[in-house]
Amino acid sequence: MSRPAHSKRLAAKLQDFYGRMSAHYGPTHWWPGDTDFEIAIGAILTQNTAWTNVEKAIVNLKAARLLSPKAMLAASDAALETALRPSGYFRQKAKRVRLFCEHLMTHYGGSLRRMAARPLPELRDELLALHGIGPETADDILLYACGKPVFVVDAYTRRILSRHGLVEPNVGYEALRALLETHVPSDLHAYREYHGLIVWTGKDFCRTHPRCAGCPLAPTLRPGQPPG
DNA sequence: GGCCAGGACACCA
DNA sequence: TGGTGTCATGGC
Repeated sequence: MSRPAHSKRLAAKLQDFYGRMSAHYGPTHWWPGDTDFEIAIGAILTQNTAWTNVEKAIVNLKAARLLSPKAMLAASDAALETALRPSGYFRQKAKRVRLFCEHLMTHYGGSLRRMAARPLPELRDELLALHGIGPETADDILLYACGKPVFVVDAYTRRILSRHGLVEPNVGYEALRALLETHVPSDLHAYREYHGLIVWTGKDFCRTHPRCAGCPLAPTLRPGQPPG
């Protein structure tokens, strides 16, 4: 198949996936959070961690009145680590959220809205330069806390697309992001929902041991395609 | 009791 | 440049 034809087919496939997941779940309103700052902190806390554990840590932060850049920077290591404990890797994550807060305070007076005013490419590089913020965390923050149209790639994205034969299982982060941003029309709301739908579908059907029965994407699995 | 979860980073060959 | 170990809690 020629490149343009292949590209067109891929775009149609990705649109079909979106339609199927959307029909199955309806609007996800992903990402949950009362403020942009809470969303950004959640993005750091969810690194390699089940979201239910992140929720517990966020509840702790709210109860301890630590869910603001100033409060996090003023808190003791012990207080911050205690609040973050349920999310796992709590010592690492305490350092990471603090570094993020320091950056936010130093350059934007603690305002995510001011940070979000920066152009996308520069802001992405800026976030990636922070220790503890890798590509997925940066893109979560950009898409859900800063309102930038970037396609977030996560383990579920890679798993789902590779199981459906669209990419290799070991495709790199940037390659997969470029592929998706090329073939899914750039739109903030659509990118937010698409990622949310992938997370929900992934959690329900596409874990390490996949459970394809009832999955909205199951009918598009190739015959003989190994499920995982 | 073992496996797994929406990553990121250091270290090594 | 790619593979491996480390970080840690909670649910099933």
